[in-house]
Amino acid sequence: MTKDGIGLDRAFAALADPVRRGIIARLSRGPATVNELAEPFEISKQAVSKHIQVLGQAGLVTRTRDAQRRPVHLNAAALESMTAWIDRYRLIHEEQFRRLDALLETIDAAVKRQKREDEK
Amino acid sequence: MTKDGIGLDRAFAALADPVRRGIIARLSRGPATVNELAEPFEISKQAVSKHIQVLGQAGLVTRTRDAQRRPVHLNAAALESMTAWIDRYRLIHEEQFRRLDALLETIDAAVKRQKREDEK
DNA sequence: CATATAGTCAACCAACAGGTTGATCAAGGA
DNA sequence: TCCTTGATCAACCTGTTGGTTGACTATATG
Repeated sequence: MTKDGIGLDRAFAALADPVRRGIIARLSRGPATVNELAEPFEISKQAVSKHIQVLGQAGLVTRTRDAQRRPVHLNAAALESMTAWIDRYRLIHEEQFRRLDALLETIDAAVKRQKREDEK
Repeated sequence: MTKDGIGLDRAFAALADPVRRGIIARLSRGPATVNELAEPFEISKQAVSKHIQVLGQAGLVTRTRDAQRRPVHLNAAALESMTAWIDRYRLIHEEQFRRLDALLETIDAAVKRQKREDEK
């Protein structure tokens, strides 16, 4: 399958930066060039270029070519593999809770039964 | 609501490390002590303790007290806020795709109509 | 009290991340 | 061909991360 450990390392690390999250947010509306992506931020174009490289190595974005422009595209599949990882353990955790609740109810019922026995 | 930018910074950074993901995976099955969490890894207990602090500052885990033990508990709500962020932009991206498809179909239909006109 | 168990604190270190500036490359347009 | 635009490469600096070891705190138990 797609995502090994290193892939997840890179993907989560990529989204740990607010500039890169901003880039992803912008790209969700459609492809954009480096200059367009750099515009909202108060950092150099080179810095933005580096951020895009980080996103690229994490598999979150891809590049195409259009004359001297190099548009950046979002790769939603990578986002999906991240939510897949998180949701897996979220669901296991929920299931544990459900079982704990069931156990407590069982104990509660046993206590009540015992009480009725005692009152006889 | 709960998660500001810094919260997301910390949460994503926390999951960027395989040891910390391993800890989260373990905790999804239920609370555990530092020693239990450290056991599968070939690093010092102090290092694991640090990882747990990082997870704590990210809001992903909480601590309780049980005699000299300090069990660690998963906080699933923090995981949820991460998937919420990701899914938001995943869905916007999907919607953009849907609209693009619709546009292409419209163009296609127009071309065919034009063709019929020409053939009259 | 003395000792074992569970965990944290502190100092240190190597590697990496995110930023800068200056030079360079690549593709149009005059 | 020369110039402009779009973007990357390279060198460098600084702060942060993830790891180490050694000392310390806190709770239970002989």
